[in-house]
Amino acid sequence: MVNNQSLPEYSETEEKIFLAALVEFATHGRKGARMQEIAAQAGYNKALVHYYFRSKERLYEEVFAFVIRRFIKGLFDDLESAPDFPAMLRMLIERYISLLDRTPWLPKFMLRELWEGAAVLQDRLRTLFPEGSNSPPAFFIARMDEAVAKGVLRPLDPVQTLFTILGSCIFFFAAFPVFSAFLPGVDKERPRLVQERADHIYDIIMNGLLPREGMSA
Amino acid sequence: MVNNQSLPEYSETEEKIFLAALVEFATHGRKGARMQEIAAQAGYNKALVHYYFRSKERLYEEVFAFVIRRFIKGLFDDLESAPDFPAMLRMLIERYISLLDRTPWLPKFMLRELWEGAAVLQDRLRTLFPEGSNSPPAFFIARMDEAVAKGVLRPLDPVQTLFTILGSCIFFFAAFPVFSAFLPGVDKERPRLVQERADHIYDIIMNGLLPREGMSA
DNA sequence: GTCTATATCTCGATAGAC
DNA sequence: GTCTATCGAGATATAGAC
Repeated sequence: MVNNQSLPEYSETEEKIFLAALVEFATHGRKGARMQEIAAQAGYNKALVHYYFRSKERLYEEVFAFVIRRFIKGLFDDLESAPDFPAMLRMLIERYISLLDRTPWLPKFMLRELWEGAAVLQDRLRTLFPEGSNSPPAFFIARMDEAVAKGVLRPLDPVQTLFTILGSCIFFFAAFPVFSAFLPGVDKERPRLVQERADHIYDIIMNGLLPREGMSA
Repeated sequence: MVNNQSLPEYSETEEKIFLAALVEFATHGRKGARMQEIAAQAGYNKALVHYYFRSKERLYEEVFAFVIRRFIKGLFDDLESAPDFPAMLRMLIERYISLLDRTPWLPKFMLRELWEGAAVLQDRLRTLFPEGSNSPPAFFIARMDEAVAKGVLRPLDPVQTLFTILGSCIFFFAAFPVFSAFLPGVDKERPRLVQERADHIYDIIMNGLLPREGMSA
């Protein structure tokens, strides 16, 4: 469920607690999470959780810091290596879908935190990328601007496009269950839909971006 | 902030409490919401909230019933009147963007409810649309299948496409604040981005769906 | 380090004055 | 109808034994 590499340097006990906390916070949110449940899932008792992490608030902070690193890294890391815009787009989409498929609690975590205390999240991100100019989204936008200038792409707004791409990836994983209610039977198709999701997004977006013959701009 | 028409028949006081509850539940979820905070935002005290709505659970139920009506109605209502697929797509996107812009708490509320008690939400939706076949998403899918069969559109999976469209609309409103952290200055551009959002989505999606000359299928 | 027992606090809910 | 005061459940946090 959770890939342990890149966890902070923890003892085995600490790690068990940390992972249990991750699941509990993702499921029930900052306030809704219960220390009792975290302790039980880790195989210990409440007192020990406090022994290692002091307070619920501190524990949450640690978990959140980890999630944010994972999120950022998984999302945009190493995008510079793509030779051109289409390759970068392909890479971005494939990574994101794969990340979300492996860690479906990620968007819940981020969105929840965002809604409950956007200011905190914003501060953290600003700390990670002090110069807005070198942030991963800024990199995507610069690359797309370039491609548009060369005429490789139609002149669409890169910021809008980035929202469209990320939304296409995330929403599927965040909202799939509602659709099961609307569309009986779609449940069984989930594995196929997940598997084909990256191809679909790349296909529709790339075709949406490419110029058409016989059209100006 | 909240468009009052179609609210239940409330006294002024009840309405203030109801609206404060709406925001509080959207921000902090069913469990995370605090009666104290609802009372304060409405300009009263906890006791009065209980006087009118009996319990937190009942209050939530009322708010939830309202939100679900608003959501369903606002999202897909009257889509049948569109003469062809492009018109339907345009209608769907414009409505959704407009709805989200006016009621930014809507996606928060729905997604939270989804995460915290998917079964309940699914039951309610199934009650509203007992025949899966006549649900609004099913209608969209049938229309798109038709357009694909006629060769008006490329043969893309309608379910995937629907996720892509809805994600493109929702994600912007759900996640905008994170981007302010990544992209300093984008805050000030929000009004323009919102205003152009529907055009952008229609443009990129429709271009992604239309066949290209000189390509088979 | 890990446990049991308990103190402290937060929050939903009610009682009762006005 | 609206308020203050308070009760009681349930959760966080700590004390102290082992």
